[in-house]
Amino acid sequence: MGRGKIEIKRIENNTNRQVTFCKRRNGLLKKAYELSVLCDAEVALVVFSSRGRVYEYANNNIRATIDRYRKATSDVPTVFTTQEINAQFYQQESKKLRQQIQILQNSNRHLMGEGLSALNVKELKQLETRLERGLSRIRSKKHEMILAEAEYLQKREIQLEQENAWLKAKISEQEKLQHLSMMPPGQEYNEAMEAYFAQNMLQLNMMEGVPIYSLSSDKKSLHLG
Amino acid sequence: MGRGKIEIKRIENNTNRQVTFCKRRNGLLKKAYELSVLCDAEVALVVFSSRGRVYEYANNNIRATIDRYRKATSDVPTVFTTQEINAQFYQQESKKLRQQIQILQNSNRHLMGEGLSALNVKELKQLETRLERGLSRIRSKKHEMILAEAEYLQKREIQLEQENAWLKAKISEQEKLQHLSMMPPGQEYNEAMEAYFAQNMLQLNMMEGVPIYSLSSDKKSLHLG
DNA sequence: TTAGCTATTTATAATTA
DNA sequence: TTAATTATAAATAGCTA
Repeated sequence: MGRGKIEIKRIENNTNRQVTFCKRRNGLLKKAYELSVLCDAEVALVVFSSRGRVYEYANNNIRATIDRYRKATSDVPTVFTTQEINAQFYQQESKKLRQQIQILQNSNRHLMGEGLSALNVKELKQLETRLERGLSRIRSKKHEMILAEAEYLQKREIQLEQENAWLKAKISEQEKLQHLSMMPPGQEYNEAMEAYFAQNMLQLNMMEGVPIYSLSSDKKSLHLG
Repeated sequence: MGRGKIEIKRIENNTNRQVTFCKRRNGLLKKAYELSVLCDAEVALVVFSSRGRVYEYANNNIRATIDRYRKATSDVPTVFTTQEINAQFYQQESKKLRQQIQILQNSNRHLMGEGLSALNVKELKQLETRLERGLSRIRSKKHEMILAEAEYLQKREIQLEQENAWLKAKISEQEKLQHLSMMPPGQEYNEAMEAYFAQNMLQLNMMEGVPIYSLSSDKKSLHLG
């Protein structure tokens, strides 16, 4: 399976051997994994490269599998210790959990519209209905949140406007007082106001998905994406 | 690599799993062999079938390879027994797996439009997009399957009509022959035909989701749910 | 190097006998 | 059943960047 056919014998070119090792090692690990999942088999695989690096795959604990292999291939009948029973218990637990994960992952993939080949028309319809229901729930929730945000902003606006009015009143009062005593400080007031507005606009633009127009007049006019 | 694509998940059909195990096990052993020869690697492979049968491959002595593996990977001096290590491993594994299940369940619930309170508007939007994409994939798949079914039914209809015509011709021919020799057997023919049609309608009504009208004239006129 | 990219070969899923 | 036979998917050998 490649551009050309090769004989199964040691690849003499060093680089080539290295590259092929890497590719085929990955292929082998993948196939070991697939076998274990598809056929519910217990697999342990150990590979030493010619330079002595270790690579391994095991769907369960590799030592446990090796142990099982030892027992299976020795003709001495097995006596179980407490620890062994313990280990077996957790091993079974892990197995069950892994199966559950498989199921969940599948379900997830189906909900994302992947891996649908195994489903028939009826199942696809059920899936569709479920997704539609989910989608509508998500949309309601989103709208609800946006509305809540908008409501909050409305209140905040009113509050700020009032505060503003109050501050303006206070300042003009102060100005009056200052007019009576010294030079008018109007210039500074204007600069401060401009800086304040600039900052405000920046914050509003950063708000994700909330239209910044028409909040004050009518909630119903909001476009809720 | 086969007539169809398969998902990597436990094959539920028992026979199928058995057959696939046999094929893939051989494939895996072959690939292990090829890797060891081509790349001068030391390989040990142990496979337990779900029924507990052992299969193994090693280019060298498998126990020697396992021993080498033990030495290469044991940074912990062996204070613990293998079983203890196993128990510990699986305990940890269980914990991790349970966490993963939590995550998957969450994701699933979100996709079903449940447990959304923890999400913000942005996350809800992402979720919405994902669901929309999934939904459209599911719908295409469904439509594709329904179209295939319809196409099949069209062909089948034509085939049956032809068969029908042929049978009618044959029968009328027989009738002619019988007219010449004895009593006309028309009554029996009608009864047989009626029984046949009744059975056919039953089968058609049992077909889920496939409209049984307008198949012969124009595929595009189908209502695809 | 090392990581992609195809033209092929190989593996195998579905099907048939 | 199980063993062959395809049609198709997957792996990968030799390239290329």
